[in-house]
Amino acid sequence: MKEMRLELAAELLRALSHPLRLKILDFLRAGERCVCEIIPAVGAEQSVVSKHLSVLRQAGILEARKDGLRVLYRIRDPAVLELCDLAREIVARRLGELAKVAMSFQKPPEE
Amino acid sequence: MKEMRLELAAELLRALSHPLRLKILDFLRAGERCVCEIIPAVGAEQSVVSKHLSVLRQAGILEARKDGLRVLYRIRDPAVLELCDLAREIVARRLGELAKVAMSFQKPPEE
DNA sequence: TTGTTATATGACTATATGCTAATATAGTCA
DNA sequence: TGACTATATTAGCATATAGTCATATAACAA
Repeated sequence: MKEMRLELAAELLRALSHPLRLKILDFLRAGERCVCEIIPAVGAEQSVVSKHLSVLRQAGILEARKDGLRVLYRIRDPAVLELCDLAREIVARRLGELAKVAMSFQKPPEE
Repeated sequence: MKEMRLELAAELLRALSHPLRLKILDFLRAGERCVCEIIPAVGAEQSVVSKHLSVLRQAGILEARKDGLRVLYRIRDPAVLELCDLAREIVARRLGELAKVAMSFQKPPEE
């Protein structure tokens, strides 16, 4: 059903809608990384990172693999990175427009 | 700052992460529409639709314009539609893979 | 076995979300 | 003005989320 697809798409977006999770995904852009690398890279508490990784894994965005004591995570579908990038482009463009408006107040257009 | 951008991107994604909101955006794909058209199109309570519209407006995704008694909404940046479409492609691909796996259980590959 | 390290999980608290039902606002018409 | 219509807002409730801190698990080493 179509409703089902919308639900799933919404869940995917929900899983992506946290700055730390976006940061984690950005770090994993370069490939598989272990939790002990992710923690310093994103600068958050171990339990916090672990929980966000679990959210991303349950959403099917990340895949985990054990290697001895470590756990390595990787992005399952690179298209989610496109999605993140698109979100960032949108807000960047928005900020650009905002800056233009702000400038026009600073130095009003002569006319 | 970069942190700020991540926050904003996360907020954007958060605003998109609800099936009804995705449905509203899909309906607005065709252009500006009034609330009285959106309500039957998405099949939800008036107050519910109004609240979701308010979420989308506050997130800067929609813009509202009054016309007499009616309020017309439109999508500010069409790129958000690309974003929604990408999310749906991702889940569609995922469902496709799942179906393949399910099939392989039904009729295991001879080998 | 004991100790140590890496990661995950659980209890708790605070805050946010979403729904329903009722009410408020604002524009229009008679 | 008063009645009517379209939309927004509010209150109340249930549930979800995110953070902190403590503890559990699992793999390894001695």
